Amino acid sequence: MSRDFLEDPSGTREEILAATFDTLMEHGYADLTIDKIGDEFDKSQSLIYHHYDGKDDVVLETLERLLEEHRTETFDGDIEEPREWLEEVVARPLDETIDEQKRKSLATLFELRARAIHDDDYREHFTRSDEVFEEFLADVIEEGKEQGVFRACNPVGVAGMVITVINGALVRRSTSESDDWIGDVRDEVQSYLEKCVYANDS
Amino acid sequence: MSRDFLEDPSGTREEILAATFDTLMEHGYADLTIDKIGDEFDKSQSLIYHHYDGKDDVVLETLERLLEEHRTETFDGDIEEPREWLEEVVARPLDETIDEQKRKSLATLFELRARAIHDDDYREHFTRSDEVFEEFLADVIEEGKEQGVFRACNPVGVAGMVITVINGALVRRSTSESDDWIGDVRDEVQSYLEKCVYANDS
DNA sequence: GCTTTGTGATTGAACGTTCAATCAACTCCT
DNA sequence: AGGAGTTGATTGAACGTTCAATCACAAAGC
Repeated sequence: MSRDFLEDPSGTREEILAATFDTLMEHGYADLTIDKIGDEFDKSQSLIYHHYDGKDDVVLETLERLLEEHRTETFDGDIEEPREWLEEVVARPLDETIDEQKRKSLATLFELRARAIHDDDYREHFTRSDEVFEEFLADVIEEGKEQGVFRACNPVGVAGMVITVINGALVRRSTSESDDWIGDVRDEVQSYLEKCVYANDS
Repeated sequence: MSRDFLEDPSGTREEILAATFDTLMEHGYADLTIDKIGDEFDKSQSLIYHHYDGKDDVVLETLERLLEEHRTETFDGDIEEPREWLEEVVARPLDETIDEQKRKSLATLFELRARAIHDDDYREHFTRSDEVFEEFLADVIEEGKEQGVFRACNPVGVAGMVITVINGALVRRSTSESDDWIGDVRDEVQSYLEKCVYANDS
């Protein structure tokens, strides 16, 4: 029940997951091997098979734990200020000053997402992951409407739009050299929110 | 110089590229092997090494040709009706009735994009690919402003926003089971365009 | 308290397979 | 005759996975 099992793994099973994510960040899924995972933690590589079914089982389990952790961290408790909360959720993936470690881990998540195209287990995970995110986002927007800080809008639509923009930004940040576009897009998202979501438009 | 070298490859080199893309659509990059490419066209697998340097050389060359073809097809000639053109560009990735073949090929493109995280050659390609797209998009928006059909806005920002949304939609469509969100997001994009880009708001 | 039995964690070596890449030989065209 | 295109076989390395064998330790029996 540690707060961040990747940085402070407790027990062998969590050590394996942490080593897996580290290896993933460094080498990517295409070059992920059991040997490399084994190198990343201080026990034998073959021990992995004692605790998990195999390579994809380990990766999937890592994703599952990450989702669970993310869920409890950012979706915890009631949202009192919907507008500020939404503002922050959108700002994070569009922040140029994000630290390298966080940037890499987001890229890794996106890379694993590509697996969902041909692997049903991954597809199922990310389908659920999006649903969890979208539902919570829609709830926050609903709350904002009730508070009167958001105008009449389709909460599910706005939630979907926000997720889509975040996903798109993550893709480009992870796979493109340039960062020039980020500021402009952030402004544009701001315009969208002000004109289509927030109540008091200027 | 065929119009669509994937559907009608001329010569062995193009046959290899077409077979490569077919194999990618069927098996994905992670399970792409020279043998499988060889199975997909009617000559020997080892012939690939005669024409190309290796696996990634073939894939990169395929991407390059695809980009070139896409560029000449959709960015050809002047745009007379910027609004209709933009409308269509945005609608395509958000169209549920798209045929399976096209859907798969977009997913494949996105999957290859994930390679850009850890492979500089892919990264360079997609950086350029985005730039090409963004520049042309910005030009169209500039043209719309001059024609008076678009309002005062930042062309580069709008272009970036549109690309971001398209990328995000592609990601989710390729890696999620559900399609429910598409309609809602399409409406939301429409709202954005009407309130932030098109001149005559209702 | 001491021995026996049992259990889960851990290891290093090994197996079988897959893969990218090479190579010598053959064909066809000119 | 000679070069470009093509082939099937082959090689060596890498990989996922299995397995027999230890090790630490706790519970059970006496």
